[in-house]
Amino acid sequence: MITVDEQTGTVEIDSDLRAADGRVPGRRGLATRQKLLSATRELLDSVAYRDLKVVDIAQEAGTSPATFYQYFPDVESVMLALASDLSEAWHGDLRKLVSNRDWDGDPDGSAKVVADGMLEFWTRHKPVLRVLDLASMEGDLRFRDIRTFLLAGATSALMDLAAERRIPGDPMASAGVVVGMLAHVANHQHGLERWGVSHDVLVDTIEGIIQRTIVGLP
Amino acid sequence: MITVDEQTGTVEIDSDLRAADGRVPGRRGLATRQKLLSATRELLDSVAYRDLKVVDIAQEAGTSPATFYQYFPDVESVMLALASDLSEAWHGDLRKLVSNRDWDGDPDGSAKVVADGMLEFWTRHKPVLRVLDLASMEGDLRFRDIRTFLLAGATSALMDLAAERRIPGDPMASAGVVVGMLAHVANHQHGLERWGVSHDVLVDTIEGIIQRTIVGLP
DNA sequence: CCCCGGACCTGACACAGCATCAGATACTGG
DNA sequence: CCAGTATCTGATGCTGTGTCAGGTCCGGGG
Repeated sequence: MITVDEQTGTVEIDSDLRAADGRVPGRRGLATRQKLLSATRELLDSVAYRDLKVVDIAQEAGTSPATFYQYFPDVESVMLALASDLSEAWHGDLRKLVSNRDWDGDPDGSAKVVADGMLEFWTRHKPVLRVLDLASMEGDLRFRDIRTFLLAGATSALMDLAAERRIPGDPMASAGVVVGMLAHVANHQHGLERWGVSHDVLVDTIEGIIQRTIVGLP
Repeated sequence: MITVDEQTGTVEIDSDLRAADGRVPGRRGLATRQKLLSATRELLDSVAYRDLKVVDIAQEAGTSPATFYQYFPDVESVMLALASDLSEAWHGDLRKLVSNRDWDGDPDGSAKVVADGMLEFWTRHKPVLRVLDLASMEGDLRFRDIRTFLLAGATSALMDLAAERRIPGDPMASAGVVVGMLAHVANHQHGLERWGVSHDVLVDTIEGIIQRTIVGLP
């Protein structure tokens, strides 16, 4: 669980899990919890979030609904855990995807790697990320904070880059819009492909926008 | 209901509504149907899509669940109708937002009007649009077609513009990415505002991206 | 080895929301 | 005013939710 302190901006990670009855789960308990998480992720590939039922998750995990409630109060909480895990696991990598690049020597290549990497990340974790997005849009602060944390690394790295390079306009806004664009494009790739836009052309287009918005023209 | 013929690309609009028992609804029937649609839109402002129940919609509309099922088979179908209505109502206006502009005389102003107009549109209809987006991402073809139709006007207008102005890169990809960016930014405006990006700065940033991606630098 | 206590699981149950239908009610044209 | 049709809803069976008491599993001490 990730908690963000509104005042200080501190991000706290509370991994001190409890089962429904208050006890701390042991090895076996953690394993079933994990099975429930995996089952949920699995099901989300094929069933709409709205139709995701506790019964189905339990069955997919090879256990009973009652057991489900030992580890999560409802389906939404499983999503929260999945999103939170994803966020913790990738926050740093997404930052590095942007900052570990040679932006002066090879801006073209760097922009392309970022475009490709982000698309790849989003595509791989699409089922969880689209729920994270929906819940954020719906105003759920827990999901919104997780989303912010996930993107904070990449966004601030892009912001620093834009600021460094004295790009006209607000660096934060530019970085935020670019990250959002990447997220959106990844989610709706199929739609664009239907209009005859191939993956490669898409990456090139995004690369260009990153170039002009963050890096600046040569 | 909007149907898209995969072969010809034709879009057919079937407004020949039927109640559950097959009869064609009269004035009063259409009014209750409309009340159900409005109630759903209303509720969606405050409750998550996942938690939207038939009982609540019926109550909000001042009628009974049984009546609900006279007009819609389930909640998803109400969303389909709402999205479809929105799409029909705005498809043309969104196109005009882009094409009825003086891109040669006042590219700055035009880009700003487009950025502002799109943001305004998305913000006003956010509850319906975010469900439309989710369902599209989840692969539901009915929603995907509606989304495509809604954006087709604006996208193709932007594409024509990019092609006309001989912008390097694929015009379709550029237009698609720009429209996607607008949608995403509108949906996550709150998040950006939380990072200290005001509405005006956001519009300026988007304006810049439209300029550089579609219109070309002077 | 076995057996005991805590960790873990589940069958049973009460209740909420879904979906259907037969019958009641409300319009409308004549 | 009445007949006939359009519209609405109470009653009902069914699916999924959430809780609890009691059963099963397992590792460590005797």
